[in-house]
Amino acid sequence: MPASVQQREFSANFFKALAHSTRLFIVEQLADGEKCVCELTNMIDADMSTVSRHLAVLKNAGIVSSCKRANQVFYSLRTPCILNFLQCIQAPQDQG
Amino acid sequence: MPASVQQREFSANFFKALAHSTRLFIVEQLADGEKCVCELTNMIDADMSTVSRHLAVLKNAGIVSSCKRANQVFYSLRTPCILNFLQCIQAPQDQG
DNA sequence: TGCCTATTTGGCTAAATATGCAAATAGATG
DNA sequence: CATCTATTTGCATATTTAGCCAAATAGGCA
Repeated sequence: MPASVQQREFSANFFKALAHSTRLFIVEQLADGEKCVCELTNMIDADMSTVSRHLAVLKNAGIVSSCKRANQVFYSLRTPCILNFLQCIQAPQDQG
Repeated sequence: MPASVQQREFSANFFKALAHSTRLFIVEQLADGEKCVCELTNMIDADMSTVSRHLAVLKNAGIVSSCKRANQVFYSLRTPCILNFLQCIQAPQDQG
């Protein structure tokens, strides 16, 4: 069945959130479990404010969720099936 | 295993290509089989040059391939597994 | 060859995105 | 309360993307 306009915009927003190397890196890191902003910032060559904004983009698209504990914010993957798809598209020549 | 920088950039480019409602619409249309630029343009409220550029983005990302016959260019889906993933993310609340 | 159709490309403008710095906010702790 | 740490937000700038129109290309066909 064809997707509705709203479904397509939701999907487009979802893909837009994944369309950045840094955000893909974050998704991979969260595959191992939740991490706080400062942990991720230590792994990424960018300002903490930039990392925070990337996380906001992922959260807004429904890809990650956040949980505040003390004065830290922990982010975790909401849609682990992304990991399968990442593997799928990294070998596009094998597809049917 | 962690993805390489090149793999992440490839994936990011792949997602970037899908991060637009019009391009998602095109992908859905191509699910039924190949279509030429003018057929797609008839279904889309945009200039043919715009549709052509969207197709170029999809092709550059390896999502579609093109085939010229006479004076028409036919585009078709190269990675049909995208369709499964589209359905998957359109129901993200059902995921594990 | 000259013209018609289909498609792509060049050039331009408007809008969106990415990023860093500095300031604001929130919670913990002395 | 003053201050420290962690995070987010405001602002400015640089880059990228989207879109149209017009021009260039490419393939038929009279």
